[in-house]
Amino acid sequence: MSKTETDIIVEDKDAALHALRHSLAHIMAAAVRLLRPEAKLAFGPPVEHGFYYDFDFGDNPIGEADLEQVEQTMRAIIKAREPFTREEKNCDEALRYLEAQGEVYKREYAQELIEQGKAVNGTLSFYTSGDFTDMCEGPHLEHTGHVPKNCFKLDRISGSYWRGDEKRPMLTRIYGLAFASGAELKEYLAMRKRAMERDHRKLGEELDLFIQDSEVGVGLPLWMPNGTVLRDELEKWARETEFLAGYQRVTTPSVTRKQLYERSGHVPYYQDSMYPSMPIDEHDEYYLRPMCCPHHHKIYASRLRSYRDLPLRLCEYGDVFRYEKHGSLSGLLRVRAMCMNDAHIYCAPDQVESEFRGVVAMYQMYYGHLRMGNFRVRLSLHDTDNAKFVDRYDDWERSESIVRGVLDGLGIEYEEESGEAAFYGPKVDIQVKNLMGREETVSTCQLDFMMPDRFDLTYVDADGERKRPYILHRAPLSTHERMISFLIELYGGAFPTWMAPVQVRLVPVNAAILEYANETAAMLRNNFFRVEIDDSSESFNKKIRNAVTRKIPNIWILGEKEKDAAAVAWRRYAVKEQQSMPRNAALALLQQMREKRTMDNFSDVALPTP
RNA sequence: GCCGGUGUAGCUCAGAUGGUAGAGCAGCUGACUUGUAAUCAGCAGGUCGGGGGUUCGAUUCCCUUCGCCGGCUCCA
Repeated sequence: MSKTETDIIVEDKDAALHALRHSLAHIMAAAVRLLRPEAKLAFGPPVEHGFYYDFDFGDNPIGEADLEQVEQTMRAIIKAREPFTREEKNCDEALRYLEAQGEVYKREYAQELIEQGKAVNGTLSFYTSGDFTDMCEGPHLEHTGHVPKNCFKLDRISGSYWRGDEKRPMLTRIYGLAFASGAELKEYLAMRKRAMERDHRKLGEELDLFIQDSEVGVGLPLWMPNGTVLRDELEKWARETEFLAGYQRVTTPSVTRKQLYERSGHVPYYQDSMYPSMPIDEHDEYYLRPMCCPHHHKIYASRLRSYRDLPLRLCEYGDVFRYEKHGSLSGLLRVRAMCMNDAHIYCAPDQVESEFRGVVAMYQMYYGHLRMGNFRVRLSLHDTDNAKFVDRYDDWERSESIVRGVLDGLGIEYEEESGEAAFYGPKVDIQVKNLMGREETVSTCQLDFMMPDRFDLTYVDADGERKRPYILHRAPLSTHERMISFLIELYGGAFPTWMAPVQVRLVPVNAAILEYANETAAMLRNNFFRVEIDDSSESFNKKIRNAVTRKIPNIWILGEKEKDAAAVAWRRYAVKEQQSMPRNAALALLQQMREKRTMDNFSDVALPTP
C-alpha cells in the first residue's frame, strides 16, 4: 500500500512528538543532575503520554516534594535555548568515557549494544546540551528552546528495577507528561480527571457493588447484593451460551491435595502464584486451587472415553485463589480470590481447529454484545530461556503453530509475544486497557499439550487404539472480578436493564398514588424484575435525582394521569426523552429487553419492538 | 515483595508553629405532599489507621506496623 500524504504528515507529527518527549527526558535528566550531581543514569525513553527517566540516587533519594524544583530547573534549561549536539564515539572511547563518569548502568548497556553488534559503524552516539551529556540514540530537538510553553508536567515518582529484573537494583523513575502543546496537556489532564470518575473502585463503593476489608484480607473482595446481581446475570448468560454450545457444567472443590498439583505441574511451575500449602491431619498437605483444570481432568479421566465422547466440554464458574504480590493488587482488577468463567475442551487432534474457532466465535459474540471494542489480541508464546515453561520444545513449536494457524485462518489480527504463555501451553489473550491505561488480560484461550500426558488422559479411537486428546482451556468472560471491573468503567456504572441491580425505580408523584405504585411493583416483582418504590418524603425532583445518581436504568413515574390510564411515564437513564405507555406494554417491553439482553445503557441502541 | 506517595465522621474534604477537631452529602427524627437532577429544621455520628517513643500534654514531632493510591515485577 502506498503512503498517502496524510500518513506522512501523521508520521512526521508522531516523530516530532517522539523527539519532543525524548528531549524532555534528557532535559529532566540534566535538571536532576544539577540538583543531584551524584545521580546515575539508566534509561529515559519517551512513552505513551510523555516520558520517564530512571535514576539511581544512592543514599540520597528524591521525593515528590523535589519535583517542583526539578521542573523549575527544566524551565530554566528550556529558556536558555541550549542546542543538542550529537557526537559519535567509537566503542572503546564510549566505554572508557562512561566508565570515567561512573555511569555503571549506561556502561552495561553500551557493552551489551556492542556485543550485540548494534553499535552503528562501530560507534555509539552521545547527545550534549549545556553541560549535560548522555549516551542516547536520539533524535532530539534542535535546541531546548523548541519545547512548547507549558507542554509538560512532572507527574509522579515510582520505583523500577534495573532492566525490569527484580533481582537487580531498584531505581527511581520520574514520570513526566508531555504533549505537542500546552492545550493538549491540559486536555489530557482533564480527560484523566474525568476518567477517575468512572474508576470501578469509586463506583463500586458509590453503587454498593463490593467492598474490601482488611480484616478479611487484602485482595479478597466481598460482593454486596448489588454486585452479586451483576455476577449472577453474567453467569446466567454464560450458562445459556455454554449450554447452546454443547458444554456440560461440573462443580468441583476449591481445596485439593498437594499430590494433584504435583502431577499437574502447578507445584514446580506455578507455586509462586499459589497460597502456601495447608498441613492437614498427619502427613497431608492441601492447597487452595489456583486453577480448575486438574479437577476437570480428573472428571475426564474418571472413565474410559471414546472418540464418540469428543469433544467433551466441561465448564464451571469456579472459585480460584492466587497469591498475587501485595503491591500488584488493585480493586477488582487484580485480586487473590476470583471466580472464573472456566472450561476445558477435550478433543481429538483433528477437532482442535474447529473447537478453537468455536471459542473465538464465543469471544466475538460476548465482546460485540457488551460493546467492548477496545482490545488487542495477543498470541502468548513460550520463551526458551525461561524456566517457568515445560521444556518440551518440539511440543511448544507444534502447538504454537496450530494456534497461529487458527488465528491466521480466521483473519484475526494479533501480536506475538514470547514469554507470556501458560506453563503448559500457548495462549491467545484478549488484552484490554482500563481507564488508567493499565492493560490486563481479560479473556484467554489456551492450547494444552502437557496435561493429557501428566494425567494420562486417553480416548479410544475408531481404530481401537488409545490416543491422547488435546485440551483447550478457555475463559471468555474472564473472572467475575476482572470482567466486572472493566464493565463498570466502560459503562460508567450505568448498566443495561438486564444486568442492573435495580432495574426499575417507581416514583409516585404523591402519596395518593402509592397504592397504584405498590400494585405496579408487585406486577414487576412477580415477573422477576428487580424493582424499588421511592416512597420517601423527599421532593419529586430529589427523587428523580436520587434515581439518576444511582444510575438506575429505568424510572417509571406514576401520577394521577398514569393511574387513571393504567400507564407509566418511562424515563430512561440513557436518553433524555420520556415516554408514556400502557403499563402492560411497558412490562412486555421490559421482558423483551431482558430476554434479548438489550444494551439500553447506550443511547444509540434501539429498544426491541414487540 | 520492591520504590514513591497517602491515611481526619459511612462518603467528599477543612483544620491547628504540639493544648484531645469542623463542613457538605449520606443516616435518624419531625414538618412539608411535591410532575422530571438537591424542601426546611433538629439530632446523632470521630480514642484524627494501629502500636510504641519524646513531652506536663500528641491527631500534629520521631520510630514501627497495617491499609489505600501510583509504578516495577507478576498475572484472569
